[in-house]
Amino acid sequence: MRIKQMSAFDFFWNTCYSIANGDNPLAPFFKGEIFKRESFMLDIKFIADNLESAKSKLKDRLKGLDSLDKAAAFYQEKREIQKTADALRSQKKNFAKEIGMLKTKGADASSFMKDAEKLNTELEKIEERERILSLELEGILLTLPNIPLEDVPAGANESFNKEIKKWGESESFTFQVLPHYEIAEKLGILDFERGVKIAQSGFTLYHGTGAKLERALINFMLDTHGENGYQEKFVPFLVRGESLQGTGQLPKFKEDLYKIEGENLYLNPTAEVPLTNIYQNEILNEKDLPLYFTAYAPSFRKEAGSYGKDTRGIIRQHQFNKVELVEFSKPEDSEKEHQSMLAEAEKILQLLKLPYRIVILSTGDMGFSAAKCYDIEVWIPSMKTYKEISSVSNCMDFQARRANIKFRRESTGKVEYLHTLNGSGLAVGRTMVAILENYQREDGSVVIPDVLRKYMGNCTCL
RNA sequence: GGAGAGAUGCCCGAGUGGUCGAAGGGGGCACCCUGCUAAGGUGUUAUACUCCUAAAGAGUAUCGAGGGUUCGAAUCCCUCUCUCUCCGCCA
Repeated sequence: MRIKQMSAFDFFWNTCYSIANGDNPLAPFFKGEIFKRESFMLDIKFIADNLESAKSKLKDRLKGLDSLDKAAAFYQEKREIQKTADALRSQKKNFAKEIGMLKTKGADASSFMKDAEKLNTELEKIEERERILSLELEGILLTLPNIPLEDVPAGANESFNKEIKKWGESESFTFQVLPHYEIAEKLGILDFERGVKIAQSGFTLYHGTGAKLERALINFMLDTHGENGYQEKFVPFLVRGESLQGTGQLPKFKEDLYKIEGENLYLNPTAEVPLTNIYQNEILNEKDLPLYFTAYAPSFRKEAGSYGKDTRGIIRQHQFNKVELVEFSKPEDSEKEHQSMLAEAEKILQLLKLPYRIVILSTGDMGFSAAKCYDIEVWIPSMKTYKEISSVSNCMDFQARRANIKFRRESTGKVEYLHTLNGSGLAVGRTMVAILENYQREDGSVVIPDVLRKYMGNCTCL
């Protein structure tokens, strides 16, 4: 069901509010694009009513907690202002009606018109303040990360993450294991030099069976999720700013995004963005929930700030393939659904027989939009460590608020924000790394996992 | 890229300065009528914010968006965005 195209659908907040740039009191909040949206991100009512608890919940996720105080203060003032402004507007309407009636009768309305003018000058001042308060408030709220769920381990960084599960045995190799990039170069399937020549470092050219393996993995993942009830989608790879704001990448993480010059379009950093924004500004029927979607999309990230990390090989690339899982669920089901989405992502690794573990991320290590997040980490023999291959998040109503996605509950007839979940199922490039390394043999060949063979023309090894 | 048309509520569609949150129709919902069905009748039918303990209710805003003119704008002016059609180009 398509609802009316809302303001939010179309425009730059900052062009709408053409306050002169120079002396704009809101300058601090206008560094990035902010798109107008009727609703707020975190529930400002909740923050205002539970200021101290909100602060303690966000303390590992936010540098300056005073932004919460500010937001609460702006909100209080905004409410006061709105009361006065509404009263004045009401009066203004009455004047106009009165004048209209008098004029149609041909009577004199000049004294009313004077009163109305006087009222207007007063109202203008108040409305200016009202507008500033809304902007300031929205500016802050857009930069606040989601509030973690109770059972998320508290802590400022990844050292507080907790391993909750281990699956599979890593093979005990009787020879010197090679890192994936050496295996791949020997096999002639990954070409780093030419990737750089064509594009830049962080982009890799795949040859022959390597290219085919990548495609096999994508098809295998999509088919598996499809069989398990996830509807397959094929999505636009360019997304508009509003969509990125909806899922939480904007306005805060602009520097990690590739933007099309002169356009309000970005290369999508994850298929979560197009998938979740399918229902941007819509109200769904309760009976349609939950909805399970899966899509393949290349993901583009500048990886600003991660220079020097994982520089060799294809662990960290500016362009990588990913099969994504996204779900829209009723609020009361999202925690349960989170578990099953995690299981869905695990299934891929189990079918590929790749050893992995699951960690629950601490409050400080979670992504911006997540209220709770599990990372699945696959065993990388050459690094003798587990490496993230999937991140499965419950965003609760955080993205739904930002993207304005609701459903109508049948029992009450009321609209509510729904919950969104997303997970990688899985990162394809890293899956390739895991296969190359875990399935490598002493002679430099690589065994193809059983489940992939039918996608590879029944080849058994690379 | 060139030319043109358009954007109104769940859908269609009227409305060119005055009591319009918006006629009319369709659809949905509720009730009535009918032996059942069909037909018919009556009513209802958005979202957000604020006030209110809650319910009920009230106020305000919203006719693509922003700005302007005016006592008063869906209606007039400016800017922007989006959609559609034709031509050109192109997988």
